Amino acid sequence: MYKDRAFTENQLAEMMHTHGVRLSAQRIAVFSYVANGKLHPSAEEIFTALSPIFPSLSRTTVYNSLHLLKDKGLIRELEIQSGFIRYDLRLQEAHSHFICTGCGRITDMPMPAGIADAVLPDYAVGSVDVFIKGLCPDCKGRRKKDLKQIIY
Amino acid sequence: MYKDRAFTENQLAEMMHTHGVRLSAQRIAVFSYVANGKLHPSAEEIFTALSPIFPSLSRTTVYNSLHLLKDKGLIRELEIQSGFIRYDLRLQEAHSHFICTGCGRITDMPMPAGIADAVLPDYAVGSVDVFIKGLCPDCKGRRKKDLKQIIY
DNA sequence: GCTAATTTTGTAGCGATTACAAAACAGTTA
DNA sequence: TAACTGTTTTGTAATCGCTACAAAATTAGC
Repeated sequence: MYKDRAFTENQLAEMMHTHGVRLSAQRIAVFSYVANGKLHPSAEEIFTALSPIFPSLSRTTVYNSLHLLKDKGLIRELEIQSGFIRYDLRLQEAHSHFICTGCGRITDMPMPAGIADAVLPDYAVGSVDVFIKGLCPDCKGRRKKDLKQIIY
Repeated sequence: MYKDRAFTENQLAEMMHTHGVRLSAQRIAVFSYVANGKLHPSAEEIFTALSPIFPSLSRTTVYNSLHLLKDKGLIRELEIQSGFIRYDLRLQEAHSHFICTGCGRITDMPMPAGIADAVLPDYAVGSVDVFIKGLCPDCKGRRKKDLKQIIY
C-alpha cells in the first residue's frame, strides 16, 4: 500500500466545516467511507456498507452526499471503469491509480513526474488522471498468461 | 491537432482482414468512423452518424462491431467519462488524451515519458491511460474564470 | 441454387444514475 | 414549548447506456 489514511470523525467534520459542507450523520459516514479505507468505493458499495448502520438509508442520500462533497472539493471522481463512478479523497499530493484486472483492486501509486510538461502549448490543464491497468503482485503469479504487450 | 489520420476503405479492409475480422459494410463503416476523424466517438454518436447511410442500422450492430474490433485489437476503449465509452483507433505509438471541459472535444497528445517507471515494483503493467482535463486554446480565452488549481 | 454459418436487426431487460415531491429533521424565534 | 423556515432524507419513477436473446437477413462454400 502506497499510503495509509486514517481520519477521526472529528477531523472529517472539521474538514467538512471548513469546506462549507453542513454536517449530518449520513454525510459524515459517506465521507468517512471514502476518506478512510483504500477502497475507492462506488456509490453502490457505499450504500451497501452503510445500510446496516443507517437502516433507512436511501441511495439518493448517498448520491446527494457524494455530489455535495465533490462540489465542495473534498472528494474526487474516478472515472476508471465505465458504468459507474468511484470516489477518492482529494489529497494535496498528486497520485495515480493502478487497477488490477485480476482482482479489481485499485491502488494508489506515485504520480509520474513531468506529465503537465507533455501537454501541448496553449492548453490549460485542470486535472490529470493516470490510470494504469495490469496485475497486482498477488495476481501476477496466478495469471501470467494474461500479460500481453502494454497498450497505450 | 497532434496527428491527422486518413485511411482509405481498402486500407481499413486490409487491416480488418489481417486481424481476422470478417468484412461487412456496417463493420467497415464503424471502423472507418473510429479510425478516421478525430472525434473519439461513442457508440451512440457512431449510430447517429451512420444511420442516414444504413437506414436499417441497429444500435446492436454498432455495439457488436465495436466489441469485435476491440477484441481483435484494432480499436481501444477510452473510459474517460463514466456513463459511456468512447472509442479510438489503436495506434502503435503511445499517446495521451486531452478532454476540453469547455467544448467536450478530445485531442490526442504526446504520451509523457517515464510513466511505466513510476509504477511500484512487482506490479505488471498492461495498459496506461493518461487523461488530462482542462481548456483547449479555443475555450481558454472565453472561460478563464473556470481555471482553478490543477487537480490530481 | 442449396445449405450452413455468420451477421444484422428489434425487442426486452438490466444497472447506475437522476428527477422530483413528500416526509422528516434542525435551528430560530416567539 | 410551539410554530415557522429552510435543509436533508427518503422513496418512487424515469432516463440512459448497454447487454441478452431470438428471429430475420445475408454471406460463403459446395
